[in-house]
Amino acid sequence: MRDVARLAGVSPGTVSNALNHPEKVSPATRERILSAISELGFVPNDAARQLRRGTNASIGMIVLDIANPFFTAVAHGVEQRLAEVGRPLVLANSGQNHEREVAYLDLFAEQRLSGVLVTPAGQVLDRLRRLRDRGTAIVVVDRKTGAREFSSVSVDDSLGGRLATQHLLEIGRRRIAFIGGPEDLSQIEHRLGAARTAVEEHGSGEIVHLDVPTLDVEAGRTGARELLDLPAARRPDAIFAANDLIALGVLQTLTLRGVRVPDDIALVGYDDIDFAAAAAIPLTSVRQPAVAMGEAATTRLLDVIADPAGSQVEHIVLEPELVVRRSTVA
Amino acid sequence: MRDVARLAGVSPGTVSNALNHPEKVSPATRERILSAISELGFVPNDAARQLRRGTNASIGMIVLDIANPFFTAVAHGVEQRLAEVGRPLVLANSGQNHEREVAYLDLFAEQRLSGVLVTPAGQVLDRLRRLRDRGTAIVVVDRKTGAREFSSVSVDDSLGGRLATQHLLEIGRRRIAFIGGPEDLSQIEHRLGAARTAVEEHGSGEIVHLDVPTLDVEAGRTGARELLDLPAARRPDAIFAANDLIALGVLQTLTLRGVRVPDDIALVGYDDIDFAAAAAIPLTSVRQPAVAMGEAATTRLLDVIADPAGSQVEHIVLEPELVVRRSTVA
DNA sequence: GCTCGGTCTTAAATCGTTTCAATATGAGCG
DNA sequence: CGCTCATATTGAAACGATTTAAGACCGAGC
Repeated sequence: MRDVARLAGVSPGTVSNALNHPEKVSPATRERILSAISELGFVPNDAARQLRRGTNASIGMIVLDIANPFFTAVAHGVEQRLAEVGRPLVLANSGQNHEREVAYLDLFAEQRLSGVLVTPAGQVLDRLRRLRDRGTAIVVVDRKTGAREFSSVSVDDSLGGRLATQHLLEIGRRRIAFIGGPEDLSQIEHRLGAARTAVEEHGSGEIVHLDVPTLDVEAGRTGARELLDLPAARRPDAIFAANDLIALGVLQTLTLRGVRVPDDIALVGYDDIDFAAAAAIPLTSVRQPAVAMGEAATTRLLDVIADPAGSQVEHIVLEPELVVRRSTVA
Repeated sequence: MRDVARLAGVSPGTVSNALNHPEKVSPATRERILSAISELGFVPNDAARQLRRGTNASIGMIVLDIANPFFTAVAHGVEQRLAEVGRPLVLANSGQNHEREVAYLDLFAEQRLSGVLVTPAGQVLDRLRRLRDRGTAIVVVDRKTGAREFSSVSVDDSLGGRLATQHLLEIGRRRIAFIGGPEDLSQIEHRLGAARTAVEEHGSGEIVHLDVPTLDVEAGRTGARELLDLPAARRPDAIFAANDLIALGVLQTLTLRGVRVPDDIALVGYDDIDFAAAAAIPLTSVRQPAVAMGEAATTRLLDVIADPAGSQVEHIVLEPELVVRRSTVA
């Protein structure tokens, strides 16, 4: 910057003003400075700026699994909203790994980010508190876990579970299998709980829970195999998968075994990722407004940043929506 | 840090040494300093450290489309390799948008990142040069576009195109349709070119190119519809899709129209994303070693960072591999 | 001709670390 | 006991921007 100042024949302070407070500098001087900058290829040093200003404009985001289209959709919403206000996004992937999550949170703390969006994988309340106490705004995404003290944005899992189940009952299915787990995951708990309630309210029908350890395609395959091996009388006529990855695995196994979807077994997924609509037999799915969730979380975060003291904790709950496709009605 | 020094009864310089050069500090002092740090909850300010050190340990990565599983797989490889050396990754998504790509490159320049991995979306050679001249290492991923002067890692598209085509010919198919575009994309050009060569070499058979503007699921749907509307005599008995997203769209349309895969039409995709193996009829696909590509690019980048002058430009070309599944052989 | 008010510009202090030359400490040795 | 040498610690100077109070300049008004 000193070089720029020298070339333009002004002091470093004026160069800074030209860049950050253009109204304080006469147009002629400003012009001279700008051309000196481009001539020298000067690029301001962000570290120095941050050090002096005391804040970092960037926003950090820690997602659970970057390979899951649901999370990339959320990230997309975040990115979009941030682009509007010109703040950069630093995206990090914890991969459900607590250690990596902690490492990233520590990194963000050192970087003095102005805000962090996080879907916690492990026990990180203390670290989040410390971050917050040091002036970083926090919003929890897609979780409400114990974090009553932080604003959050999530989707109503009970409603989602109910919508899917009522739909299956309405199209005449009575033996519903729910594939997903583990049950201590709040999402699973709520979706399955609401499904059970819906069956009870309906009066007829039954629901069985097929517990699987993970929420991926392979879990869907093994789950489906297990169901197909049941004696015909106990075989379900509908499957409610805890997410679309599982549903895709189920669909694959059913197809390979020659079971007709939806004729023999109807199938409902959850999330409505792009690949649900792209499946050979397009999946009926409970759509989570992922992009909207990212946007809402970002808006909330920006509010907290703007007024850390004034803004109080807020839990935004978005509504899912059932998207009916060929996997339940031909 | 001053507070920590005061509490531990030492000077700030010693606190810094305790953190960065532990061997220079006596164990007793170090112990005292560490406990002072945790008592005060001190977190070093990254901006100040960077300013003084003059470098930023972080690595930046700009991907073309974060919603495409292929790129998240590459990012995964990068992340994994970086975790080994303890460097953080800053992930950015250009979304094929030149302006956003430029904005991120400028941001990375201001941040003085030590290295950047980029899959260029637009014309950014000049900016990459400027970055490099300012001391940031650059490696181009999945492209070789005009960037002879930067190290790159890519996959042999000609080989991929040949493998897919030879396979289709070997299983007796003769009328092959290639769906993908635009042809001025080097990837498309090479895959299609090699497919044509393979057909020629084989002596019998023909290949037609169905140009589509994008490389997504919808392109596959419309492409397939177009082919199915052809008079029976001109209908292909095999489809080679430029990527798996297109192949999934094709598979969906074929399934809905009652065309049997592979009996009536065999289908080959490209990339071998996770969803290819997860399709109702598992897709035969040309596997791009995405994770390996991320790892190789990172290793190369770290080498350039370690020795910017000594290391010369290197173009690493990985080999794709044909993964045969049910969409071509029952 | 002098003062006043406003606009531009400058110089110096500052942000929180790291680094390095200089100093303090202490052990070992003749 | 004095000297040397190695080790541990200190203090001050950077790093490169932003900010703020002070100063320079200029035309206007009396």
